[in-house]
Amino acid sequence: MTIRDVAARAGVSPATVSRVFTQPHAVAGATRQRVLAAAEELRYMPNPVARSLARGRSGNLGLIVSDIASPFQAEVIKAVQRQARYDGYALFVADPDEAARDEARIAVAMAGQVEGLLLSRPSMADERLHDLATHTPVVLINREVDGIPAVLTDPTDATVHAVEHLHALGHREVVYLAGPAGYSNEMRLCAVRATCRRLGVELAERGPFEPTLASGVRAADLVLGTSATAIVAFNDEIAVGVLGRLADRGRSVPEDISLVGFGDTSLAEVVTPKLTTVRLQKSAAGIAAVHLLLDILRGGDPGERTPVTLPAELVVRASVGPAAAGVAVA
Amino acid sequence: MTIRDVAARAGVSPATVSRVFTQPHAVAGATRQRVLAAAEELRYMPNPVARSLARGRSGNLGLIVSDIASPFQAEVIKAVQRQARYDGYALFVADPDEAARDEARIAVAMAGQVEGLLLSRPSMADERLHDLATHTPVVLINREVDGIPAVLTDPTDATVHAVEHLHALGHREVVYLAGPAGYSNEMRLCAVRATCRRLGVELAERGPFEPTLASGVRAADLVLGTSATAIVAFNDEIAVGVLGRLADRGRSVPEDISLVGFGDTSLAEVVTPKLTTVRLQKSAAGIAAVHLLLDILRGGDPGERTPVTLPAELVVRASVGPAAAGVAVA
DNA sequence: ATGAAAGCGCTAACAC
DNA sequence: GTGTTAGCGCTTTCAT
Repeated sequence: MTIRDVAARAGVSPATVSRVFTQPHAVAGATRQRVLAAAEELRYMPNPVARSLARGRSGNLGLIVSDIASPFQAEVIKAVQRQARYDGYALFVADPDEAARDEARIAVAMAGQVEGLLLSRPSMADERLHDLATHTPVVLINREVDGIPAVLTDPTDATVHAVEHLHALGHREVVYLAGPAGYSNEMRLCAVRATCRRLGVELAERGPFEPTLASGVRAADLVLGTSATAIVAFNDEIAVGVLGRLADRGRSVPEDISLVGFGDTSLAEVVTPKLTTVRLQKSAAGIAAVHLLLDILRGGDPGERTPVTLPAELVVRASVGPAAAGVAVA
Repeated sequence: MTIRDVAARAGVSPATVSRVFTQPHAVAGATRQRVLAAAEELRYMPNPVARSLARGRSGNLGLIVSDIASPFQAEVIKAVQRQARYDGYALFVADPDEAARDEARIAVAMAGQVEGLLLSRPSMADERLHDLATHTPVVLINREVDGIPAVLTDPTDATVHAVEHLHALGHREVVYLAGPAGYSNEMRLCAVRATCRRLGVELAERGPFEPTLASGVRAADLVLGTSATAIVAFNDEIAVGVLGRLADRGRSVPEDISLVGFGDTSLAEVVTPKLTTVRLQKSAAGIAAVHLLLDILRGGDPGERTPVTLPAELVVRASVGPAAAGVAVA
């Protein structure tokens, strides 16, 4: 079922059929009707692969996420998908699900079939990223690499607020549960460190942990080996894992220990107690990333862009309370 | 950077370059080296779109999920992705994120760029599904439509066990929180109904609810308007939403009310109390679906297949307990 | 073992 | 407004 079949059936040339599907107004009403009728009868659909080859553009964007199962990434994906569709592009999503090496291979494979690539928190080496970016338009989400455009959900201010919040409630010993190395962990850790130092709060660090519920369970046991009265976890998933494990071990939050997460994903509001967390602008990041990519596809210069930075805010819920008396007094 | 550039650089014909990348052994060792060197220097990569057009096959599979943010779907996606990659295919994932109409449009768009389509719990009409299946190989996950191959995670036995479990613990009044219409809800509801009838348990039904945490919150309030001592929720997400809301309203699980979910997603084990739930074979379903699809791509007859059915099992955790005394005695 | 040539299905100048 | 003619970049007979 090709364009020629339809052309023959409608008694026109293939070019006319093509026009009907690409610039309908360039063709006379009557002819158009005839072509559409023929196409309908033959159940013809233009072959997108052939179209891509001829046009030199596919109308596809690609998104590679660190972990499709993460609620944070899920929100990014949804936003990207919506925005891409709005702008007339289809979106292909892939999840490397493994090591950084795989991620690079998938990115390259995908690059050939899409006009541009969005990489959310990629773990491949800077160098691979540069290789990729020279071959195909790339926008990074929550990763900073020289010369590659990026959108970042910057947790700094909100993180400072979180630590100040803990300090105001009497906490003097805090443990930070690190996530995988990268922009996100770096920013959170820096802000926590700086603020603890400024306020005279003692800081312990544990990890890095995989950003999963299961890691949180493990992390909780490490925390109980310290005398900290508050925990700042890399993300909501680790925090929720911690929460579950603390309950199992007979500690109550926030009476015995306070807990802060990052993300403000859907989890935060359904656990008991509800999680105090830093709200990151997941949807806005996805949307901004698509805008940035489309700008570049339209000829913008990818090298000359300063990263788009989206601020975060502290959402106070129930998982933080006054430090246990003994400690607060000390 | 095309195959001709490489051919020129290596002093061979384009056909030879093509062979080096498709059937390396059909080309002499020395020539092959020369071509590979040229390709390397020019940083040449075969254009997958052109290759797809010439070969008539793309090496891509497509997966459309009802909601990429659902932990159930996330596990299916991961399994499908892994299996597809193992079998030499790339996977494109899309999430319609909206109405059934959109889902069909996306499926059609995707169909043109992939060799086969996996649809996990699609919500489009049977008729649209048939249309799609006549144009492109399709395998359904958790949806039953005549003549289209499918893999189903069958909850029946485990659901019977769940209700028997509740009954044995003295529960005589149960409420079922329905999910969206479809195979999954149908099977769960039928099994619950039949077993309640057989055991003389009174059954109330509420819903349908969207299968999300937020719906669960709303559902909890409806449940508290009944005198039920146990809840069977359409899935873990609704169940966890219910759990959170019950805690807010001062009810404790399982002392005041028992709760069963479906899925055994990662959520189930981190909430407090841990959720008793029906474990569905998410990964196995994804793998089986890919196998089925590849069979069909290799010439198998899609019409003549009986659905692959994967049994479920009840996972007893802490969210179910004896019915509150007053009721148990009644 | 290698090259020449004919497409894959569509689009885009360019004529008419 | 419509048809003719070249490709898009690659694969694949068919010769040699």
